[in-house]
Amino acid sequence: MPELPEVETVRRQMEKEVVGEEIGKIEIRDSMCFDGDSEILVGRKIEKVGRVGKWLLVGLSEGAGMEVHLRMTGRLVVDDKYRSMPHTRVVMELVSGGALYYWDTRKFGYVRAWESEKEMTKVVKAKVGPDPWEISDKVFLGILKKTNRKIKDILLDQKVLAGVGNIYANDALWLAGINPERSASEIGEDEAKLLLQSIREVMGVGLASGGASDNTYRDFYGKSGNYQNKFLVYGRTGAKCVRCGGVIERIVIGGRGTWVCRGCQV
DNA sequence: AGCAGCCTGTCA
DNA sequence: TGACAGGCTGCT
Repeated sequence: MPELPEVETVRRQMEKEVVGEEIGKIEIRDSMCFDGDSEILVGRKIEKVGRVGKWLLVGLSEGAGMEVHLRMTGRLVVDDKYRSMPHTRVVMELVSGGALYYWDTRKFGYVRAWESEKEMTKVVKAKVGPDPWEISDKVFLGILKKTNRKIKDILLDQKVLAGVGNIYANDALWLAGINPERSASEIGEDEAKLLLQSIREVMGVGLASGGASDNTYRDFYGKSGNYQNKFLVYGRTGAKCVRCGGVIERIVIGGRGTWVCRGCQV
């Protein structure tokens, strides 16, 4: 679900709407979706809303922190209709009115309370590499050269690039004309450069579209994005490739659905 | 490095 | 009924 563009969309909206608000009572409806001591959050003000890869990292007063990961089906919303929705797992009241709702059907995602924002950031940063905009062509190529894993597997590895998920990995590989099954070490300098540029391009379009709501993603206001109408290959089994007229095929790489046009992804 | 597992819902 | 779903973790 939420990949970098979706999480960044939520981050920007949340920053705009609730910075300065104080968190009141917290209701944990399903303990699977909450980790740590919820008392840490109570009475704390929301000071900043950051993002590291697909992790949302909220800075609170007195140096505390709140980590949110949406995983596959999570939503972090302010829309009060979520108070009575079936899969709302955590309700965090805001003292001035309203609440933050964590909603998640599959319960893979979570909200986690941290005494120390510093520690939270350190721990999360240790799990991921740079954003696609933070890495140079040269460093990216260097990583690819060192492994024989399939290029698509590498794109999904959060230690290599933070924030790339299945949708944007598939679409970026198509845009770059690279077959997802190829060994990363065989990607040439020009191709690596084009691939990195393609990742930035598709994620840029995703962000400008408010994210992809193919399935369950919703933004901070509970609204859908539009990138699902712009998928290049993701999920388009049997559709015609707009570049070469070939047929888009579904294969599996690393247990994940993978879409490829064999006509123009070589 | 690769793969099951986490959990619930939808679609073929 | 079985396959599959935007992700990560922990185990082999």
